Amino acid sequence: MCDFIKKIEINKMKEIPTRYQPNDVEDKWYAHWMDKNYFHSEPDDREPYTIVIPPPNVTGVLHMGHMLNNTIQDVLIRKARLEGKNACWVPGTDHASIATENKVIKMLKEEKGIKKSDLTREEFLKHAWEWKEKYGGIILDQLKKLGASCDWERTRFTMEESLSKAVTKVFVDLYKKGKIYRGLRMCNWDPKVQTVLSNEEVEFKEEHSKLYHVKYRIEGTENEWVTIATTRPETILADTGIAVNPKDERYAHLKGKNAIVPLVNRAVPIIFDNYVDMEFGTGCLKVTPAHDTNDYEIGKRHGLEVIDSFNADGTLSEAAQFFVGEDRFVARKLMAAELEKLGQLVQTEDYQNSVGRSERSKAIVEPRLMLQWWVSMDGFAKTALDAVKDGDVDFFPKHIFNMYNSWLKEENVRDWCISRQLWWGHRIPAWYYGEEVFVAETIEEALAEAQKKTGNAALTTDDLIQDDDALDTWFSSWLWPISVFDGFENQDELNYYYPTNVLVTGWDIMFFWVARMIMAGYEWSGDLLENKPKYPFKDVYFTGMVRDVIKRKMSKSIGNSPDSLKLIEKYGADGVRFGMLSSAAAGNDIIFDAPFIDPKKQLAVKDESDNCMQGLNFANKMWNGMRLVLSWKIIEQPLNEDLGRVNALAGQWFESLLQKNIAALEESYSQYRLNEGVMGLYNFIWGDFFSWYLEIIKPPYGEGIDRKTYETAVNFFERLMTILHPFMPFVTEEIWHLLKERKDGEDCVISRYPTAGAFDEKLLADFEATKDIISKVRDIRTKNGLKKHEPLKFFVQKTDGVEQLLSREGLKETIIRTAVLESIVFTDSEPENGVAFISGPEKFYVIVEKEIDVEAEREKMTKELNRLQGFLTGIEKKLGNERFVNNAPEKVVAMEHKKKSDTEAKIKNLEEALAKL
RNA sequence: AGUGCUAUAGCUCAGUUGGUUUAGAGCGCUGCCUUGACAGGGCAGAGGUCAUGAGUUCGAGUCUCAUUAGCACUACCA
Repeated sequence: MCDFIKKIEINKMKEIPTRYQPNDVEDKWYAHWMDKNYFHSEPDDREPYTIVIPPPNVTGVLHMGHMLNNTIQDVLIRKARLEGKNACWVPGTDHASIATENKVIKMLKEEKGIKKSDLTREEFLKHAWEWKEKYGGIILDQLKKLGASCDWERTRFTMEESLSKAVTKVFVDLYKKGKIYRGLRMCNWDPKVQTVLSNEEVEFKEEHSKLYHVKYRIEGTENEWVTIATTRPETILADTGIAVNPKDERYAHLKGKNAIVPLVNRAVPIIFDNYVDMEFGTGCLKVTPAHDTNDYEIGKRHGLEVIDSFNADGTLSEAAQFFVGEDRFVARKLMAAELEKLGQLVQTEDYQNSVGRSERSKAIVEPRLMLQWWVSMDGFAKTALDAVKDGDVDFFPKHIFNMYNSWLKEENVRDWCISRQLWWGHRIPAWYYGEEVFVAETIEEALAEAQKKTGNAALTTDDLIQDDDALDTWFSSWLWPISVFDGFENQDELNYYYPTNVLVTGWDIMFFWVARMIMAGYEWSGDLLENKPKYPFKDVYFTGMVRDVIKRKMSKSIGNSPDSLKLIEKYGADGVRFGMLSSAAAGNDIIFDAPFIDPKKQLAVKDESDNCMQGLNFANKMWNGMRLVLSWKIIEQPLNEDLGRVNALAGQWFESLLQKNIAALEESYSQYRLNEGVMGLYNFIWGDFFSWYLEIIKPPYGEGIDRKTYETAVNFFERLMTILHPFMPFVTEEIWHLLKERKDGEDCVISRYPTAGAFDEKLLADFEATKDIISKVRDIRTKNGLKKHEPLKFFVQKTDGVEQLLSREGLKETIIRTAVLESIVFTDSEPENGVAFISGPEKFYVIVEKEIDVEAEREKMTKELNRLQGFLTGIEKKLGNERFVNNAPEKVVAMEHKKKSDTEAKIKNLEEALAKL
């Protein structure tokens, strides 16, 4: 690298290509940062800044959501690092039990022809671990491409030993506290994967189906019937009741009677329950307690029998008596046909209802009565709710709290089902001896308890049977902010890093994960740490969902997600980061333009993005700005006085503006308004630094620049690279090194982040006025076809205001030089051949020794005059309104008066100029 | 069905407690401009009844209510 820099020193410009090429640069710097171990953190006496990554699934590949989420985290962690904090970003993955188990089963079937049922638990897990070792790290490598500055030495996995121990420990702890229990409940059963799911893992969607009207004969009658409506005729075989509303006159006479269930000919009671909606269908409901959550409740109220007519895989069981062994959907058709044959199918109608599917396997979820493990939300819910309500944890954006609240409030929250009928995951630390269950961290402890409880000292571990089920993955993820620091084992690191500063995640896992981490934080961190806040993170920044141009969520199944790595290849990681961030308004969903519809071709263009292109263009602009600066030859003797004053003023102005921008950026950071931050920098660097500052100090072609101005410019450039670094780490590091020779270890990634200082508002305002004057001269120049470098005669209508403005040291010279004027002359009269313009309230003239396009000038001035007059009318109306003058604050009224006089001055100037034409 | 969020230029968004311009930015679009950093560039321009309707106020993009549309969450759908 040093050789490279030396070469540039010898002949700077010729060595540097005119286009910025990100790919090589990015790999080079990432390797360098890793080599220097800059991302690694050890506790020390600095202030910590900690983020734990939302662990992606170990099966995952980098998608747009990850890119956005991790770019944001990287921006925050890099900023903290630049500020001299001990920045620690802990990466890792979770074991994703359902997703991974599915993948492994599929792989075994396709590649090795093995069924899960052919394997023992141990054999299966061996395959699963092999699979994990082979594919499990992919997403983490992809994050490196994005520039993520994680502390890779700290990479954790939810199933490694220490984190698994933590899971066991908290399970036992909660069980002993009575917060975990085993209970028979209606669960969401996934017949494909054959596991229960938590409510959060079931997706409900409207689907087309059929509503079957079926009549049941009343017992003891020949031809009296009740008609029910059902979408699931196959469950008729497990009916144990018929329910009607107690107020329903139509069925009042059926009190105490039974109905006969078709096919099985079972007599079931007709019961009266308020749950039944008289308006719906026939007002008559079949009750199948084993296969419907509500029916189960009704059954419980009326003491109905529970008949489970399904097997675990969704086929009909012996208890169904008919269609045994047939799949539930096949049985549905067979049942309908059979009912038709019997003449009991009154009608079928098309119907739309919402159907719950497994989030992972997409199988239709079957309500099933099962004995499962649960975490009681009593207490937990309130803790999590209060943490945010009381301001321990702050949500960004704030309004997300509404959703959080509606989930956690007492009347809505439901206990958390944590057992899963899977092998891949943490096995439940519960052992059975007959009907007794013993929950302990090890089998030996369980045995000791069993011996004590039974009074049978002869019991051995062989007599105990461990629960087959594994725990919900989130039951390990909720410990993440503690467990990644091995906090349950020892608190050395936890004490330093906990609580973490911010969590960056999508709102879609607010309940799965965020709420539960807060619960876990309050439940255990107090026991582990003294005198520390209990919350796991101070702030939560919820990112939006990444959507495509027509607002669909990006997903694998639609295929509307661009290939992240291809985007990085095309635009550079910096370009992609810029593209993502600039479209990511805090809290809103992100409409990302890749793939986008090409307006000309009307075709979807894959893996292209104007947003990312903007980022690449920005990098290129900076690259060329750097080339410009490097091309300047430094001369040691001072320049002429005018030029000296121009450069000095430009330096003062830009310094002030830099301070102002640093302060504004800080404000954006504090609200996590990163798109505002990055766009502000974009406009500041491109618009002010390159288009104004460098243009002003740029020496005439072939001439040199004085050392002081050169060094000031390089210093500005350097500071800009530091403040931009968190957003675009690679290009800033590259430019940082090319700008001047650096010592070993003097890298942008660890440079010093500037704190905002004072800035001179008057100077900034004066300079804005200056820029406006220069722009307007340039405009007149191009409109009248005047040459770029031909000095123009220039007059100013003399007023106190403009005299004061132009008296600022270097300002007049700046205008003369930058607008290319002969001189600036004050005047009281209209000069000949003058094209007038108004800037602020002041009037200026550019002498054009040419035919002026009078018509065009007149049109332009008239248009402006009309606008101003309309504006003035508005102000006058306001000031003419007594109630306004009397009621509005004095300040506001004074402002209107000033607006009025300013506008009147402008109008006067314009009218004069117009008359002169 | 209930609740929440959103609605400002072709697109993505700003617009901070109502008063500093009859609304701003970036991208896109249109026109012009290539001998010295950059066409991945420069300059200029067009484009908005601030979703609709009412209200509060001296004054509403900003506050209130209703309506409509989109998105989401929750519940139910026999």
